[in-house]
Amino acid sequence: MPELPEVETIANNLNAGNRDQPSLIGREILRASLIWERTLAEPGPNEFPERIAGQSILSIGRRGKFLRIQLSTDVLLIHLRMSGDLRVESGAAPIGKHSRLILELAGGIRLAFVDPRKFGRVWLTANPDSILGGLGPEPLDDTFTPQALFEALRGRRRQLKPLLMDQSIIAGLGNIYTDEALHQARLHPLLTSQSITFEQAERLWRSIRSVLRAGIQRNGTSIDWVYQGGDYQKFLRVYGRSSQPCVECGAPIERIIIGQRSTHFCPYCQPSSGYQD
DNA sequence: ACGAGCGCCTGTCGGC
DNA sequence: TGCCGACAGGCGCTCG
Repeated sequence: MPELPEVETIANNLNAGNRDQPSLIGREILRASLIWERTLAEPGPNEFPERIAGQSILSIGRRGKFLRIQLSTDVLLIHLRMSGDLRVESGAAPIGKHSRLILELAGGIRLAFVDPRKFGRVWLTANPDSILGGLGPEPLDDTFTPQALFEALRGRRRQLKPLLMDQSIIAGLGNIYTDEALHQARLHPLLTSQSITFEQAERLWRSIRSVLRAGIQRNGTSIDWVYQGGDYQKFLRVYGRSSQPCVECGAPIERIIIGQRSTHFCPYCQPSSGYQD
């Protein structure tokens, strides 16, 4: 499911609460039950429940596509991968079919990690940098500048699309927002990073921030049963629109496979000239 | 240093 | 109705 805007939305809801769910801030974790063992990356399945019980939730944030939950002594990191989600439920509700980890909280509620495809992972650690250390800059931070992006592109010889999805280059972009950013920047996904001029990099920088901000504003993208609550899917210009007319020029959107991921672009607005460079 | 291929998993959808 | 392949907001691992 989730890219940066969806993870940000989930973090905001857990923090502040909303109409359907209370805030988790300040709640003690009473008990943990691990339903699918491989969901837990660290520590072992025996240590995890003992160590997390009794800790309280102090703050909830995001780094890249990771949720970062600061507890009394440790940090809980959650990566939702393709189909993960977090639900705040009544402690009396039946356990859902796809729940992989349950944290029972004070006040008769619980936090359920729901993940049909079982790709998601959870870490409980005193040293989150050991897991987050390889991530590139946050694209919405001030430290991420056009110059920084230009240098990252120039320093490699790589197709734009897989480079933008590489979390060590920029943290948070996934398949949807990468395709949308490249379209807005009018750059073909197969262009070689080294061939990009400073002006093009600046355009790409602007587009990346623009699509991520718009996604957050719309509470993320909800395109199927996996993630609900967002409506940025109404504003997508290329993703999932293959053979439909480009909103800019009317040419049919093309779909190709790059790095095993489906890639959507407008062959007219995003010319391929120069991708041998 | 890079790209391609595959594994990890379950669910949905369209075609026959 | 049932079966079968294609496909899905991710990432880590091999192998050239």
